[in-house]
Amino acid sequence: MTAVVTRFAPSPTGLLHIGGVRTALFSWLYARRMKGQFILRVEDTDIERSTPEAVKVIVEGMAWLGLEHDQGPFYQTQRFDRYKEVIADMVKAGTAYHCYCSKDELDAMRSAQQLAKQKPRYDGRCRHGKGPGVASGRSPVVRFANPEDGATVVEDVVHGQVTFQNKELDDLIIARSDGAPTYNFCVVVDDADMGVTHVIRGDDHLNNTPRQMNMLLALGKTLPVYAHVPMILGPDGAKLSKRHGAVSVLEYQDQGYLPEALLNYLVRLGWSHGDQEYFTREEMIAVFDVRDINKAASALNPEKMLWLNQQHMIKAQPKDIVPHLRWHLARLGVYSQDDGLLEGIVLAQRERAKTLKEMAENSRFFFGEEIALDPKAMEKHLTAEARVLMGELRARLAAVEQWTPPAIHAVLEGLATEKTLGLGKVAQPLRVAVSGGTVSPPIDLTLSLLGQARTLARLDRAVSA
RNA sequence: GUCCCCAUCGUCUAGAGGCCCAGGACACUGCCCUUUCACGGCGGCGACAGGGGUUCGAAUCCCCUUGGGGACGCCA
Repeated sequence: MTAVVTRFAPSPTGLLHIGGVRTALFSWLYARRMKGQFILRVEDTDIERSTPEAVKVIVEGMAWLGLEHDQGPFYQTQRFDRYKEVIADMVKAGTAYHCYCSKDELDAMRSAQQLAKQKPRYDGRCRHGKGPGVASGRSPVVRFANPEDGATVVEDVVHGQVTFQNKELDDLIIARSDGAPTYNFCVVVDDADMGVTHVIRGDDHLNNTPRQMNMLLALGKTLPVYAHVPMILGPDGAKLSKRHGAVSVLEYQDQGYLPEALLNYLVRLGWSHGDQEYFTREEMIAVFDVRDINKAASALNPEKMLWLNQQHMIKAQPKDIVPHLRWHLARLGVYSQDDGLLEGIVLAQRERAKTLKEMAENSRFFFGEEIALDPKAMEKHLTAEARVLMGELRARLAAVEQWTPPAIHAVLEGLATEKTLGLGKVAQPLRVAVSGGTVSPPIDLTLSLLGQARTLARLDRAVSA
């Protein structure tokens, strides 16, 4: 029983988005579940379109999500010597050959085939000595000599057996005329060299698989297990685009998502475990299996993602949320080293915020001296009458010795009872006075977190405003 | 066009022939809880794409249709 080795092999030609992350997650989960190895490999053979920015998002995004790799990151551009070596061997062995056809010839061939309602494919003329040959003076590309007869059957864990007729598969280019190797070939060499046992990738690669298998066979390598996972669609059911999910993963950090929540949301797209919706990282690892992956594509549901994010904020240990809250507060220019206070805020705010960003925004009033008082809230709740009441309340709160929620609550209730008012008549003006608005955690909790001095100062300001 | 894949509530899904006149979750919605906003609790709305088979019995198996998606590049 060989150890499981999976890999995530993104190409840095666009920013890593949620679709890529889900594929990475499945590979990572399976490796962890099987106590195997997870490799990160950057497929940057397209030098034209690869960007350092995209590489950065891959590395930082994976780190933020905690999808740590055991090997790599490997970069294909650093393995060109290896690829060239294999290509030379294949040409020598006759499993690959030089092709001198020009771009124009290829284009003409394709349009003719299209016209004849056929699948555009290379007809193998150079393979059979019917091509332009060396005499053309052009520098040749190298093509893989794919089997011309029979069929290739992909044994896919999620799709079952998928059969392709070899005559449908043409001789793909494995090295460009400048000698640079191409994607399908690099994948094959890398997966073999790196001992990848399970190839888990998007099902847009299902069509590439038979060719890759044939190359692997030609190289005398063993085939990995394939698992082609369905694609992720935008909320509108259309292909993921910049408009919705196709933004950098790091965007989700900015928006206030917990890495665990994002992972939990993504794992439930195309995979399930009975009716369970909430999974911690450990729970996912414990029960994930590639064999339970669905075949159909799934659309993103932003509301559910928000709901799950809140569930994670609620169910996590408050101390584990503190660093995230601190990060978001810092983005708002609020800096606090008071872990106790931050933990209290998490506890007080988590039921009323869907994201960390929202939590931070709603918690600004706990910090600083000056707060913005919402004019509408003032007008409604801090009436002349209410101000008098607040003055009375201020005096009583000033006398509280143990500044705790129960003690504060007792004062509020006492005042309300005495004046034969509902608690709301006391709490609401007070809430506006100390928080600036009409929404906050329970008022006694809010005051206790705010502290006595700050509470009194805010009351003074509000009453005289 | 050719090849390949897919098809249960609006969305994510449970369902591996009888347990299903289809269960859960998000969203929407009614009530309850409540000092605000929420969280939460209890209900409601809402789907097996269509047609043929196979079977005593089909959401589940087979075929066709329709509808989506993907691939077809000296991109990955």
